[in-house]
Amino acid sequence: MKLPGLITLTKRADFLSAARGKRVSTPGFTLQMRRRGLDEPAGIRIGFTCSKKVGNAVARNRAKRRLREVARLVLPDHGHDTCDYVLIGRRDETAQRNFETLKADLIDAVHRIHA
RNA sequence: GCGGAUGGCUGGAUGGCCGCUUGGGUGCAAACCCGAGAGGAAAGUCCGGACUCUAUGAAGCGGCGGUGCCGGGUAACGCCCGGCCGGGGAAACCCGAGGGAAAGCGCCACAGAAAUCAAACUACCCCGCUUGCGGGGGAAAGGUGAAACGGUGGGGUAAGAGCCCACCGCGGCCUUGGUAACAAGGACGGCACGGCAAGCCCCACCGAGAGCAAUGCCGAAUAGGGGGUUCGCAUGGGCGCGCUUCGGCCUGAACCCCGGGUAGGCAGCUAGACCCUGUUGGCAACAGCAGGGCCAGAGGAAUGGUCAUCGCGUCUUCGGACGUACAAAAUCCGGCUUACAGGCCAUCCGCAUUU
Repeated sequence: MKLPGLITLTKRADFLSAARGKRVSTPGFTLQMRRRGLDEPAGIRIGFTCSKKVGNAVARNRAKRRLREVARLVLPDHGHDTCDYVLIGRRDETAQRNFETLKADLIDAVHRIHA
């Protein structure tokens, strides 16, 4: 599905290279970031990871949707161009944490990862 | 009303703001408008099919795997319905891998004298010698065990034994009822035939394999081959368990054509053994007919995020607080199994009560 102003990651290789980049943890999620090379196309790219550790299929879906919603509201304004971001869900916390707090967490995390 | 049995349904509601997938419409386009958008189990992936591909189709014999009371339903099933038999329950009702042990092999722990083919530990009876042994009778009593060579009563006897009799059980036979499993009755036999087939086995019936990441089409790169038509189908080699018989096909030759098929894209992909209502047949599962309906199609994967109000449950200092099941389509159907907060309905059984 598309998110306005963002490009969704689809390749396993993109996720793996983002995992080798910088990372910032918050109570609700972990943020990973990789700055792409100059020869690659421009744009902010985003991916989501909710493994079996998050819970069953229903819990993983809910965590992924909240992360996607928070990314949709925050990243087009606060994300940096030519960067890949990956949001990793946590068990229980991602689904239960207050939504406004989760948004503030992401804005803070983006600032910290580029500091 | 209380306790219980069985079958089925449901599994939050409304509104605001911001989004996603998809069908249709308008528009040059941007976009806007109108619809549709998780489950009873979508789950486990345990059975059965549809569909697709593979150079194999029929018959016989064999092998391997599965199923296993009887009848019916179904596209099919290991599923469902009705019945039979055995067991449990006071009853409604529930449970059962429930073919064959006189085709054969094997096993039956411990205990016990003895575990299937013969026998005899204690005890019993008779005789002999004699105070404990020898010979014989018999298998009724005791004890062991999951199971002990029919059971109970009577006659009989030295003591006993189907040795004889009655009833019950068992066995094959006959009659009747039933499509059948089986049941009821009759005369006869005279006890002979223990259990395990979820150890091997025998019998009957069924069965190719791989799977939508199947498969087809469009197509960057790399390597060199790939495709079509016709002829032949003679020999050899081979082809979906083995052998035999019959048949088919591939490998062959000639001619013609040119891209190749991985990343990616498109198709397959949702109208179906479909759903609802009525009616007919049937005890039922189910089937027929008539009318109406369209009901998810994603592809790192939409079906949502957030705020508020209400409902329900628990607690409460009466302000409120907390909780609100299990579990999310992935080619599609029919089942089975397992998970599930709470709520609702129907039928039946027992007890209590009542005008």
